[in-house]
Amino acid sequence: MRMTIGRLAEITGVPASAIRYWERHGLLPVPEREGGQRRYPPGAAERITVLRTFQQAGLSLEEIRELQREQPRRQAVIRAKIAEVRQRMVDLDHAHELLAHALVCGEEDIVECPKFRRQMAQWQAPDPAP
Amino acid sequence: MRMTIGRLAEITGVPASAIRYWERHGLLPVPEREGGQRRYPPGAAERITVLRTFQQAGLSLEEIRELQREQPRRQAVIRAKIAEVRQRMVDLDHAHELLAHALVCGEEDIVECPKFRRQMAQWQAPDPAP
DNA sequence: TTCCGGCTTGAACTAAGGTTCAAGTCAAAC
DNA sequence: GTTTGACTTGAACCTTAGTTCAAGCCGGAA
Repeated sequence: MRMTIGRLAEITGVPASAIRYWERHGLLPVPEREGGQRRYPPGAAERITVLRTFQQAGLSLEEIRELQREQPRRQAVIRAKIAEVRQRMVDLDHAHELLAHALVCGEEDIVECPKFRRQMAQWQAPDPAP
Repeated sequence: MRMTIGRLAEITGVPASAIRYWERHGLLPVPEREGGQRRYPPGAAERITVLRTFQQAGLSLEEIRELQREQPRRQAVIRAKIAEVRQRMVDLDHAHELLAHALVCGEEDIVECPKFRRQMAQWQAPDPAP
């Protein structure tokens, strides 16, 4: 069941070169060897998939490495990451709204569209007076 | 009302060096000059803020430049971007769920947590049989 | 007139996240 | 016993998105 890096790359879709890179940079445990070659236990693929999920969400490798810290410090790191992820969701939502309008907007230059500008102004002002 | 690059940088929060970079790379129109110096019209700040919003949503400068294309081609580009943004939202949501669980998970190594693995498996399988 | 702050340029540098390459090892097949 | 295919390494290279730097120009104040 223990697989080579090539097989692992194949089933995860992450290139072998990237897997070695992640290992060198402390994101993956150093695997056992057979005749000099890396051999991965079952479950290695899932680990890689989890890392990739975090990465696709915009976390840097450094941030992902921080998530694998010792318990006490970890809580704080995770809480901070959750806040960042929420902010990214807001950013994405804004971009989505702009794009959705751009699709139906007749303006020659979409960035000049007055609706865009009003929207941006609203987002800029966090609390619109109580 | 026409402002210098320094003032523009100040009010948008985007460094002057980045504004010049964006201009060189075709994301911003070349502004007029006064005594060799760039002078920006009112509205330049909003344009920059729109670009930054797209960038914060994870669009590359190249992708943002594509959005400023001529009308016919633009529709297709925008539709593709919307699809990408939606996918990024899904990715973010996954990461958010993982992080939320990580906060309460007792596992020494969060990536080894069985709940994580079940979750990943579910996301991997798009349609869970009809 | 000289000095200063803010601007100008091109070129070099940085950082992240890899990829590519050359040269070599290993095991299994032929 | 040699060839093949997949692996190994370190080093060099790549892209994106800028930043930093040196050298110089310009307009206004002292």
